[in-house]
Amino acid sequence: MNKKTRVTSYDVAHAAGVSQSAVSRVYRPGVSVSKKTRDKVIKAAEDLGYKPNAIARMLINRSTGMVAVIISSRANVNFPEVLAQLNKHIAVKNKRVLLFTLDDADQLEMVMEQIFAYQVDGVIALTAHFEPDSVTQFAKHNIPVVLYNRELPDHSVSSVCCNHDQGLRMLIDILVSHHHQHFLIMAGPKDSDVARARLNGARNALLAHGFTDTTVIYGDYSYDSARECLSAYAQKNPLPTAIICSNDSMAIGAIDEIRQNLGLRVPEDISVVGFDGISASCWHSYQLTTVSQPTYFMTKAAVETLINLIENPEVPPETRYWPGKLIEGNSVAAAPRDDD
Amino acid sequence: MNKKTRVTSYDVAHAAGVSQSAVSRVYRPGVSVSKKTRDKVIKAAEDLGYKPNAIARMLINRSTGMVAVIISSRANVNFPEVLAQLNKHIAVKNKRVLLFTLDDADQLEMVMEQIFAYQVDGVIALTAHFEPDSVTQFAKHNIPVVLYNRELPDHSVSSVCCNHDQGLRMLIDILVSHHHQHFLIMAGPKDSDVARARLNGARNALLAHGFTDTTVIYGDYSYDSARECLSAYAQKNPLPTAIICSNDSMAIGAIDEIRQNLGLRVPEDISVVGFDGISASCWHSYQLTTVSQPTYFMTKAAVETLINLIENPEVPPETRYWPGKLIEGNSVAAAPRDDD
DNA sequence: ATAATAATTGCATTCGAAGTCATTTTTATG
DNA sequence: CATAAAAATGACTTCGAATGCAATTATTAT
Repeated sequence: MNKKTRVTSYDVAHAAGVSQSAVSRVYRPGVSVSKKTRDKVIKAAEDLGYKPNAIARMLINRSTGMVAVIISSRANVNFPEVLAQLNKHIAVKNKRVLLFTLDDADQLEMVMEQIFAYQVDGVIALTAHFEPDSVTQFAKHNIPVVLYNRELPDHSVSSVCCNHDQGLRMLIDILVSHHHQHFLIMAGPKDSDVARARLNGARNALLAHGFTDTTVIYGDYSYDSARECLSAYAQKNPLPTAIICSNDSMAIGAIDEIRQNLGLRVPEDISVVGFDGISASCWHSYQLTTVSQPTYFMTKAAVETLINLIENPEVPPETRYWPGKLIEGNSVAAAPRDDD
Repeated sequence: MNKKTRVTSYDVAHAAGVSQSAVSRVYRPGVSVSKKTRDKVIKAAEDLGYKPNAIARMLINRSTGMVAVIISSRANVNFPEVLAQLNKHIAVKNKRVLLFTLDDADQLEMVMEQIFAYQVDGVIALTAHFEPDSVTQFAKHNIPVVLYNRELPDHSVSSVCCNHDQGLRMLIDILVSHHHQHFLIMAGPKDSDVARARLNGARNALLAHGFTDTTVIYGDYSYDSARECLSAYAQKNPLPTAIICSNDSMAIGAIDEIRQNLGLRVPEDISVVGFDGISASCWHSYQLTTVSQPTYFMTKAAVETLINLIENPEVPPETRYWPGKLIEGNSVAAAPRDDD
């Protein structure tokens, strides 16, 4: 129990009267050890409080059992759930999460240094700041990478994404079926891939119905930004009958701004849709019509794709899309009678 | 760049025409190396793409630079923020977070095994499932531990806590100054320490004003649970004029239930207070009167306490309380005229 | 120029577990 | 009971960086 003396396999070997190899073998599954020595070793190990040192094991095995998870610190709001679920799926695969947060793109270089130094088995990235160049670097070091809700143009890295296009198509179909004709898109930050994907999804879906030029305003995914940018927009422009928000937080902000400062009703005067299916979206005051991401399946898929890549490095990069699930709340109604 | 050949210090040494020791010294700060060899080594290292192997370094240094963070998966809602901030403060101290989530108490044993195996430098625990026995085990392995928003009865482990008593006193003072006399406490899950601390804080604060027996109902910290337990309570009991909720999510649930199903107004008919200061608490539909935890300072304190403990193991356990900050929203009004 | 001192450098060892290989013990078979 | 086959065991080496120590080189003072 002394400060400096960790109990090692040698100590146990000595106490049990066997060799260090024997001790090691007891702790490796599927290796032949006689019951007699196994018992002796287990006994000695328990007496001394021996725990195999994973660090030493890593060194010889060349595998750390650690997966780096990179998240943007100002990420989308449903990230806690995503992180918790990723962690759970990773734990099931008998690996651990080494966590990295990224405030801005500048830190990526430093984080990558760390990741290389720690010799992680693989990387799951939930961050906007991830360039094709980063991919090359990870590839050079033979570290498998899976992107979450982010795909590279050339699909050179495995990705697991929510099908934003399909989700927005469902939302916009609903709006159109309610006779809406005047839309406003409230997009997320310009440097976010998810935001861009959703913006494109919205545009394409509108285009499919013949609406060619819809106005876009940009928030930063937050409630406050939604209120501010909608307020600024409303001061100089006629209001739409439907607002398509890139996430639920902004949709909720928009609803509050409409009700409190624009003096209108949701959904009677203006319909609002969001994206994500965060828990607040179904609170009584909002009852948002939105699309929820199948987080459970997506995180599971991300982990499984990564593990597969770790075990079979030759597997080519794969992009997996998961459909969102439409949640019909009470934030969409028939477009008010048009006066033009 | 071959699969099996990682670039090691020996490779660099060979390429630079120096010894492995020299290479090692270049990457250790504060060791004397001549500019000439340093340049040669740096050049060779860059050519080969050498990155020092942290695992090997850990083995000899007996320090992994990793801090285990244990969180309950069904934790309080402000945990993402706490986790992100903890991670940031830990990164500043040049350490990394190894993440563990706990679904229930049964998993603690397994998680502890992992923590010991990975030889982390310290542990920050944000979880209910942490018994005095666990403390003993960590102590036996000389692993410093800091609890976050949890204190042991005997204060044998360092803790950083929000001062729940003080926070609830402020909230209840406000309610009392608005002439409220009929209270209902909506507590969190019985197995949560934070919930228990807040319940006690509320009881004591009420006691200080002479209110001896206030009814308590129990939710599980979630919006839905608040609605359910309030609804059940309202069916058989007269309603209070003020509800003291153990967290903001439940307070919001209570408000929605009061407005939607009990047909009453907040704050005119019933006042509601929460605790935490989550972002939704200041949304227009709720404008909750609540107490926010000084997350920034608390996480910083937790990390600093831990680092101090790592560097000076003889430092005795310390409990640090941080005062919450009162946020006066619009969910408290004067008690309606009493008819009894 | 020479001695005295300081700064570099390389050799060899260490950290702790795992695996190879040769040797010994056990078990099965004729 | 002898022998072949199988199982168990220990000595030794490996993983990759860090460091004490001794040897070497560079610097400074005289």
